[in-house]
Amino acid sequence: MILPESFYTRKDVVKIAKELLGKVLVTEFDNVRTSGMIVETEAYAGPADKASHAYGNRRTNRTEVMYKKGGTAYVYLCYGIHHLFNVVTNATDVPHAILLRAVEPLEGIETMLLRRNKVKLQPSLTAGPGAMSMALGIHTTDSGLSLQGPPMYIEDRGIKISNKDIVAATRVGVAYAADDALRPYRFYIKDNPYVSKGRGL
DNA sequence: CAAACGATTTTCT
DNA sequence: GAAAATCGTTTGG
Repeated sequence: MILPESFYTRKDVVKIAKELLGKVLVTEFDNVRTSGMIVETEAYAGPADKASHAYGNRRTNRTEVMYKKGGTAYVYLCYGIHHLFNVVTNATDVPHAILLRAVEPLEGIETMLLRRNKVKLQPSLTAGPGAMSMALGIHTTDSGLSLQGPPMYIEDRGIKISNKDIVAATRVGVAYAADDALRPYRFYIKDNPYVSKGRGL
């Protein structure tokens, strides 16, 4: 089933980030269905989080989407090259978001390989936020879309991830955020080969 | 209006 | 393991 809006509008962004593990991200662009199981996420707790674009309730054209209600897609271009896909959570005017960093490919693998210019399925196809977005065909023009149905949504297919297989860690690439960089806001599935290693290290 | 920077990936050594 | 690529957004004058 497609996750209802009530899943996203809850207030605990960290908890939602953890619960997203094992859910299935589906996109239906170009008349092709591509999907993958979410294996890595990062929470960005809005105003109180120095690592967030919306730190201190900063409100600009770019971050505007984060102030929408939960269940909205926020896509942002990083380093001029990479599209990063986030899910907005919480109520309207509360800029919380969850960055989806990696998925395990399920459907439309052929299409994903094509988009990534690869011929063989390997973890690097979707391990990492930029790579994942490219494989699923996510573009910055898709920012602001609702996740309640096609062309983009997240499904619960009954996959259960037990607590002992969930690892909490610090976020990647946010060293500039000082003390907030130390928060354990990153979650990933233990021993899953599609989890990004972060910065290719 | 101009300058600096980044929630990364890829490629070369 | 290190460095470059590359451009929209943000910040300062």
